[in-house]
Amino acid sequence: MDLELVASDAQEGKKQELKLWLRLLATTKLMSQEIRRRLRREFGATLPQFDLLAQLYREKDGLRLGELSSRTMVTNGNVTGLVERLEADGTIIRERLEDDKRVTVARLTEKGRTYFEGMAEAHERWIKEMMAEVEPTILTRLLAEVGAVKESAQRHLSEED
Amino acid sequence: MDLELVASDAQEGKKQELKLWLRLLATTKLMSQEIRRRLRREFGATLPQFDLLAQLYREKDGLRLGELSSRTMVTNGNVTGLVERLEADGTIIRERLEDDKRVTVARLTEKGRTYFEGMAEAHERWIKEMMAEVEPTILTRLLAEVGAVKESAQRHLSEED
DNA sequence: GGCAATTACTTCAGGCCTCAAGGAAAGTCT
DNA sequence: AGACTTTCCTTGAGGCCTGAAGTAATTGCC
Repeated sequence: MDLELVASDAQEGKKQELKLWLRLLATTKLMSQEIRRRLRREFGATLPQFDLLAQLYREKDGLRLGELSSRTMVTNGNVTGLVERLEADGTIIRERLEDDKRVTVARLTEKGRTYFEGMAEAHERWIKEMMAEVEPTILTRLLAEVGAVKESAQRHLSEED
Repeated sequence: MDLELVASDAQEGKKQELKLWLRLLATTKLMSQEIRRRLRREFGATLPQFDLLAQLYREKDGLRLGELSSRTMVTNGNVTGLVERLEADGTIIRERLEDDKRVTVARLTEKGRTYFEGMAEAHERWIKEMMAEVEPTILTRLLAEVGAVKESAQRHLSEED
């Protein structure tokens, strides 16, 4: 057994996954903390709220809470609270379906629509600003490569659903 | 003005930053939810706790709460609570410095050290498993590219500290 | 029809998270 | 020394987050 090979093997390719994971985590944490701060300061909103509104924005007829839950990757119980707070300040409305009284549909109000448009514009600007120093070609490549990581992860979850 | 060019321009290079951001967010969310679930099920721990313990593990003499706060990217107020809970179940201990009675140092207990080693081993295995389908060369390239995104973002925060 | 299983949402306990305000110790300035 | 400032941590309010248990409404099966 060649010690040099073992040694280089141990320091070179080893723990690449772990390092990448930690870096991904640190990067998104850094960026979302910044986005959070700005959303709060300039719009009095939170990131989960922004995320939820973004889903509703592209569905004029609204979405059921369950659908909202899976699209935002947030648990049902959590969606209930988010929707309650957003309804309280008039951004969205919630109504029971007549056909099936179990389901509740949430929809943006007119006020909510304008409100979201302002945030979305700023949000996109902030992201571009933060990624300003990354080459466009790298950006494109990253999009694909991160996609590969996501798909790999998706195939290795414990109990599928 | 060539409409076709405009059209392809609008769909090709546009919003790459936004798309990448959303994908990064979705990927880390997916993976950390899975890690969270497993840490909880198999060790009764949470991700922030694991993160905090990892910092203490490599510092035999412990760390001041402020240092812990900046390394884990968690606010001071939050560290207080995390440390309290971890101290309560005997994983770490907290003691005031004699020289400077403002500072508190947290350190792993012997029990905490063994406990963490078990988690760390499993954690690394899970990460590798989730990234199993990503080519090693891509992994290495991603590490550098994500690093570039992080550095760009770091240079574009609102008020520096 | 009647009853079990499923589906859609809500509630709750426990923990994470931030920001802002506060208390106490140490450092600084005159 | 005494007052001002800074540093380090804690507290508290408000919101996010999950998993588990609970309540209706609907569906499916006999």
